[in-house]
Order: sequence, then structure tokens, then C-alpha cells
Amino acid sequence: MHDPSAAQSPPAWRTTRQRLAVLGALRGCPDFASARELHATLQADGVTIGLTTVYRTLRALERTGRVDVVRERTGERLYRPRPTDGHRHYLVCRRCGVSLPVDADAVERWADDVAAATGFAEVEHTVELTGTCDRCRAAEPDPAPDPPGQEWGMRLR
Amino acid sequence: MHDPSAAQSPPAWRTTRQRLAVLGALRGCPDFASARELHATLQADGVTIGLTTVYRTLRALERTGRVDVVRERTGERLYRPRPTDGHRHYLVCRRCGVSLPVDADAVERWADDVAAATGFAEVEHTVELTGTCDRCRAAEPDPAPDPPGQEWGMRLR
DNA sequence: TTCGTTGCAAAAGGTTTGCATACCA
DNA sequence: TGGTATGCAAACCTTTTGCAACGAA
Repeated sequence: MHDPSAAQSPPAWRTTRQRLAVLGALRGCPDFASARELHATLQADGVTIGLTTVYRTLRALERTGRVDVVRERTGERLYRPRPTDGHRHYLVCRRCGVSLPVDADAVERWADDVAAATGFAEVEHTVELTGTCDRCRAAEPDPAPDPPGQEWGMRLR
Repeated sequence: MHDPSAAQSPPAWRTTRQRLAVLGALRGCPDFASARELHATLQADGVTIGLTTVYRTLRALERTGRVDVVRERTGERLYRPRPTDGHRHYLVCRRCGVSLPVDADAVERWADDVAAATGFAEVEHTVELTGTCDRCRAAEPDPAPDPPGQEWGMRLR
């Protein structure tokens, strides 16, 4: 027992020009941003950095819990610096992308209750809220809501 | 007014061999399955069907609310037939994939409250719970939990 | 006969990896 | 100096699209 390789800690983090730049860009952007967007921003600011490095840095930050991540409908990952410990859920405007940390205590409690009731262990949850912010709504009231189901009366057998 | 093109209803659903097969495979698999998995299952059962058709069928079922969808960590979409109206959230085992519909009234109410409080309209929510079911847990107690943050002491300025 | 559906191939789009080079500690 | 980090190119994966042929109604 006491296998040294098991206690092996991850490689030391090296502070590089590129990583600082990604952190800076992240802080400079209050809402969720994709890796590509961050990369474009950095290049526009004259920072020389590879897209690969942006991806790798974001993934590292994700692993250490320094950024929050949501998924676009396309599957694209969007990153946002984690404001404080405790706020980890957001309401994101589908049109302009503005994001708003929301109080999620009720969800946290609910998730804990479900975990306790089902016998599942190490229960993690992801909660994503999207909507249309009132500013966008004022700009253009209604974008033709999708026809609400039932239009395809499939007969199965 | 009364523009006919605006009232245009979606194209009629045609019941084809392939669509019935996808529905069948979906019903035959109680847990979440990806498009590729369903396609492989169908082929193994001797059903001739294109992967494209599986994707298109699943997308159509998703639009009409006949299946529930979750996202893998990779971004892959996983589908599951919707058991009843009302149950739309699941607790999925990260190891064996078994999924369990959970009562999500608390989350629904919370989402409605957030919508009301923020002034956002058309608020949609996705909630995904993952954990380790007791069966998997019994099989192998603990799979080396990831080192809990803080291991990379980054100095930012 | 009509028009939605199928399936192949190819494109698209985001993310990851191999490997030689650059650079932090 | 040693071992990470970087960056390019190419690989990977899932999903979507163009288009000609097929088939349900």
C-alpha cells in the first residue's frame, strides 16, 4: 500500500504569458464566451496565442473549478469566470447572451434530497436557464414561437 | 392578413419502416442512448437504415417532445423516450448509465420563480443529475475522486 | 402523381492530439 | 538543465446538408 504513484499530484502550474492572457480576457468579459471568441479577442488585442492553448487553459480552469461552463444548443462550451463560491447557476439571454447569476439554493437542496432519496452517491447537477431578457424583448417582441407539438399525429402500430 | 404561408403547418408525418424502427429501438432501450448507439442496435437487428435518418428522426421526435434529451460531457446528445407528461428530468448513473426519472416539481417551481423575478421571458431550463447508483457503488466503492481543486495555486498578478 | 423521406458522400463545427520547439522554474 | 507549455497541422467526433433516387399517401 501507499503506492507513491497514486498520491502523485498533478504537474505544477506554470504561469505563462498565454495563461495570464486567457485569464485576463475571461475577466474582461462578464458574460459567457466560447474558446473561439476568447481567442479572437486576444488576437484582436495583439496577443499571440494558439487556439489550442486557449482550449487547454480553459479545460484546466474548468477542472480546478475556476470557471463555470454552460453548453450552447450546438454543444459548444461557453466559459465564464466563477464570481464567488456559491453562485454557480446562470440565467442566460438566448438573444444577446447576457448572463445573470441566480440564487440556486432551492436547486441545491433539491439535488441533495434526490441524492438522499435514491441511494445514488456523488450526485452532481447541472442547471441551465435560458430566456429572453426584457431589453431584447423590448427591441423585438416575439420571434414566432415554434408550433407547440401535436402537429405530427404519428400512429405507431 | 390571414396570410396562408404564415398559417402553413409543418409537413405531414409519413410513417416509414425506418421511423418505426427508430421508435422501436428507443422503446426497447429504457435508458439514454446516442444516435450512434441506436443506429448500431438497429443494424445489429438486421434493420437497414442510414445514420442520417436516425439523426433526422431523433431531431423530429425532440422537436415534438416525444423524447427527452440530455448531453454527455462530450457534447453528445443522448435520447430517451419520454415516459409520461410531467417527468422530464433524470438521475443518470455515470458508470452504468441507468437512468431514473425524478420528481422535479421543486425545480419547475424554482425556474418559474426565477423567470418572474428577473423579467426574463420564455425561460427554459435544463436540469441534469448524475451520480453513482448503489449497484455500481457496491461493485467498486471508490474510483479515486479527482483531487479537489486548489492543487494549482495560480498567482494572477 | 406528388412531395416528403432516404441515404450516400461530403461539409461543417468544435475539440483534441502528435510532435518538435520554446520557455518557465 | 529538466520537464512543461506552446503551436501548428492533422485527426476526431458528432451532427448537418446537398442531391438524386425512392416510396407513402
